[in-house]
Amino acid sequence: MQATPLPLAFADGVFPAGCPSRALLDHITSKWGVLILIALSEGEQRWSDLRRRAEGISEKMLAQTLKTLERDGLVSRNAQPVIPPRVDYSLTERGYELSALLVPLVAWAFDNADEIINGTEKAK
Amino acid sequence: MQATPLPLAFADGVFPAGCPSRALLDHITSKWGVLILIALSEGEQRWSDLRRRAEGISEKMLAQTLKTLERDGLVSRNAQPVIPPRVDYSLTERGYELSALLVPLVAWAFDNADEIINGTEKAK
DNA sequence: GTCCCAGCTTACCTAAAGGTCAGTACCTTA
DNA sequence: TAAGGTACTGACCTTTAGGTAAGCTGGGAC
Repeated sequence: MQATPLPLAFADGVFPAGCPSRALLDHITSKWGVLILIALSEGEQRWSDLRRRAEGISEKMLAQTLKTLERDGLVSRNAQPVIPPRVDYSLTERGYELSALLVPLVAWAFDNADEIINGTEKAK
Repeated sequence: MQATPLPLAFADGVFPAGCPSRALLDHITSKWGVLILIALSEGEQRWSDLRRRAEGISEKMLAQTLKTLERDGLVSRNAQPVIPPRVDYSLTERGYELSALLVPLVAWAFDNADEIINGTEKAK
C-alpha cells in the first residue's frame, strides 16, 4: 500500500482546467462512451447490435456517442449502400489502443461492483 | 488491429441496464472522480491540496466526490482534531488497485489529447 | 397500395450534475 | 478588536446530459 509514482508530465502536480485531456476524458469516460468502446473491442458491430448490447441506450445517445468517438478518431463508420441500410462500426487502431486500457478497468468495476455498491459478494 | 477478446462474464454480450457496475463506473469515471483518484495515487493529501490540484473544482463538488469515493471504500478520510482543521485523504487498498488501472488510462488521454482534440502534435 | 426494416435526425422536455456564494467553527496572529 | 486560515455545509440557480417520441428514406414483402 505505498504510493504509485504518477507518470504524468504535470510539473507542479496540478491538472490544468483548460487541458485538452479533460475534454478527451469526458468523451471516453462518458456513461455510454465506455460501453460502446468496450462492446466494439470485440470487433466490428452494427448499429442495431450496439443498441441491443448497451442496454438502455436511446437512439439519440447512440448516434451522439458514435459521432463523438468517430470525430475523435477512435471509431470508424462503414456504411454499405444497401436497402435496408447496413452500417458497421469498428475501432480504429487508436481505438484499440484505448480499449486495451479500458477493458481491465471495466472488468475490475464488474468484479467489485456487487460488493461495493450492494455490500454483497458476487455469486461465483 | 484484431479483436481483443473481452474477459467479461456477460453471457450474451449485453451490458444489463440495472447492473451495479453501471453505478460504480459512474462514480469512478465521473468528471472529478478520476482526477481525485489520480491525485491520491501519489499518496495522502490534504483537502486544500486536492482542491488546488484538481484545478477548477468547487468546494461543493470536492466534498461530494470525496464522500462518494469514501462510501465506495476507495478513499479513506483521516481528520486530525487540531486547529485550524487538518484532514488527510488517501487511497484504500482497493483504491490503489483501481488507480493502477486508472493511471495508464489518464496518461494515454494526456498523451493523445492534443492530437485528437486540437489536431496538433504535442510539443516534446 | 401500404406496412415494415434499419439507421438515423429533429424538437421538446426533465432530471441531475455542477457552479456560486454565503455562512460556520475555532483558534492564531496582527 | 478584527482579520484570516481550514474544512466544510446549505440554499439557490444554471447548464448540460439524457430521455421520449415522431418523422424520414427507399425498396422489398404482403
